[in-house]
Amino acid sequence: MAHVESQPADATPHDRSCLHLPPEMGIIEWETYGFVQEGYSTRVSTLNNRSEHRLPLVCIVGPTAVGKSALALALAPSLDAEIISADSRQVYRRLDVGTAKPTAEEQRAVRHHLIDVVNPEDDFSLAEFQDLAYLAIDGVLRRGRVPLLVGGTGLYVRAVVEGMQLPRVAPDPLLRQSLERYAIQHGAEALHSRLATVDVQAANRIDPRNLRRVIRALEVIEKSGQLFSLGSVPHPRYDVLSIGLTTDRASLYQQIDARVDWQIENGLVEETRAVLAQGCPPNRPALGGLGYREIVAFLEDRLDLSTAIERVKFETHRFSRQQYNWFRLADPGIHWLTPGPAASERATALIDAHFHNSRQPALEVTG
RNA sequence: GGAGGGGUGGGUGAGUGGCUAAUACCAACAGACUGUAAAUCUGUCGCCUGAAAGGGCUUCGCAGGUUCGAAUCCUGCCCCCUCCA
Repeated sequence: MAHVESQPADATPHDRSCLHLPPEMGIIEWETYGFVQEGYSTRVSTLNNRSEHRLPLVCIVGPTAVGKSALALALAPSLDAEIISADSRQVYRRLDVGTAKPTAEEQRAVRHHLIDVVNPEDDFSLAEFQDLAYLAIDGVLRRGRVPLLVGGTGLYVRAVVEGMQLPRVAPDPLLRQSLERYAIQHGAEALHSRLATVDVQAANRIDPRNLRRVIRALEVIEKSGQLFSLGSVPHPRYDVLSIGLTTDRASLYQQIDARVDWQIENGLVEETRAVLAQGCPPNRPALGGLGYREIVAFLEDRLDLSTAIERVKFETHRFSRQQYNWFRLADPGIHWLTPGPAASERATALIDAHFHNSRQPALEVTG
């Protein structure tokens, strides 16, 4: 319910009558909404690691199809920035239209990172993302330019922004299988109590029914000999300015629908077919993404095209809502803007204020 | 006109006399999240009240009836579907 209708820049608590005005651009002051909620305190400032001793990083977050990429693209030239994508789908090669990947021209105009880094049939992981993102960001800084982390994958953004300490334990398919078998035979609870005997803290944090996570915890412990619950202390590396992009739900849904229609008209079906033809099994994470999975169902004759399309839209609506679990309107660490021409001005102002007020201008920092 | 089937909470759909404010699934809402994250998982979900345990009220097409007790049985009515004329 904590949903913000698009608001004019100067909306104040006394001036809520302007809700119906055309989506004016401007900053949404989270304080005006007064919906900092119970239980929220632990997450406050999640995306705001201010420190003048850290390297600068500008971050643009928000739900799908709000216009993050457009804003980043608009901002990049004047900022002298390069874009680091924090998108769990755009990392896959050949998944272009379905992931709304920046076009070739756009990528030529502004340098992008973490796009097209693995094949669709390959595995990809959070840790891999973090490594590559650190590498990319540090490279950008070394070039004396501004890193712009842009994306809607909350966990990925958080891994970089917060500096999560990820256990360096690669997945072990065999171990996973055997643990899974154990769970099937003895129940998920049994596996969970097995975890409890080795790592109580981890067991307390993970729901017994969430098999996948119970298994990962056991895997980490088994392979590294260390507790899973260790390493939960973050090591932030950057001085982050977070900008969020949001609109009212109706507009967002409209934008999503328009994007899906565009994707269909521009070869989503063909793209999916091609990726399948090139040997990527349909059950790979890459093809399990929104859009692709429905089109796969269509290609396998389990769905007709129009219901497939409808479902993509619907599921994407839902997904966009879930993204607000990671990027909260009430998070004072995020400066929320509504998309539009004025947004990039606001963003520039915010960035200037944040970094140029600190002792070291962003551009002077070298890695 | 005749024969049969059916109307259940936002949707689909269980339930055939008390254990039922009503299984399950979906949607909705809220939330968790450290190597699949566009994943995985959780909570709430008639109304009022309570911090909670709980309490109160109104629900299973409509109106009556049987019964200590009815979504469940009986009667009438309304509506929907299938089949035969």
